[in-house]
Amino acid sequence: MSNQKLYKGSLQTIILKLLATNHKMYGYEITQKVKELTKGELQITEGALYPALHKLEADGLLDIEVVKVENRLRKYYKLTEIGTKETKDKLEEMQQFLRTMQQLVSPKFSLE
Amino acid sequence: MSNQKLYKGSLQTIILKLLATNHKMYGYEITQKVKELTKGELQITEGALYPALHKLEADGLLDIEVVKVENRLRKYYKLTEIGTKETKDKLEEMQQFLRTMQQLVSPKFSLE
DNA sequence: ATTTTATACCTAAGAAATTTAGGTATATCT
DNA sequence: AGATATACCTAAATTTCTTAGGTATAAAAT
Repeated sequence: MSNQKLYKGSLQTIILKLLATNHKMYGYEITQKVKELTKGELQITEGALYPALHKLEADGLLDIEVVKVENRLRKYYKLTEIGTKETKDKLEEMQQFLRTMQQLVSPKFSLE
Repeated sequence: MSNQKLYKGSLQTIILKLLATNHKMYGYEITQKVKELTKGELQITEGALYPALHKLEADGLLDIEVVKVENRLRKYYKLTEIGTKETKDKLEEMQQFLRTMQQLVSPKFSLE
């Protein structure tokens, strides 16, 4: 990944969107799902993921459910009611950002 | 601007793209052009812009030409040869990022 | 049998990019 | 005269992430 830095600022939105789609996920699962969906293009590091999850929970956007599976702990996260609203807002902001960015870098503004 | 943080990491690419399109621009002009192109959606702050320009110049991607216009200084920046190549690479990375991000947040992966 | 890989969680120091909040100076508009 | 626009700049603080660790169990490979 040479362009990882472009993803700066979008991690929260990605997490929230995945939880809106999959209802309930645990941290490790999120890293794998993102890798799968993006065909390896985006690798979420655990050093970024876990603090982000903790912050979203502290802000009241996520709830936790701890489950023991095959003698290992899993912390399942899901959206709270507030989290669902925030997800909607953040997805709209993301779409707006993507449109604006697309327009800014689109070749039609180039002299080539 | 509530989603300014999404633009984190894309400033260099935006600057390079503008210089590829307009051939020669000065700092203040860049801030105004971006505001205009994005209809106010993105406001580049000078505290971000000038250090970024200085870095791109230090890295050999930009050349400077200082001009006095109406008793005020203007520092015109333009792409070097290396800068033109880098711009191409960065624009491809940006397009890849936008595709990936679009796919990640597209509604078709939602349960709604 | 032991080492590696995968699963599953975590934190803390450092780096990078930006925001915030200043500063200087000239020209124009009110 | 004072505000706004033009035009440059820097530095401290903040945010977000990377890097580089740490713990522990299970499965696969050597």
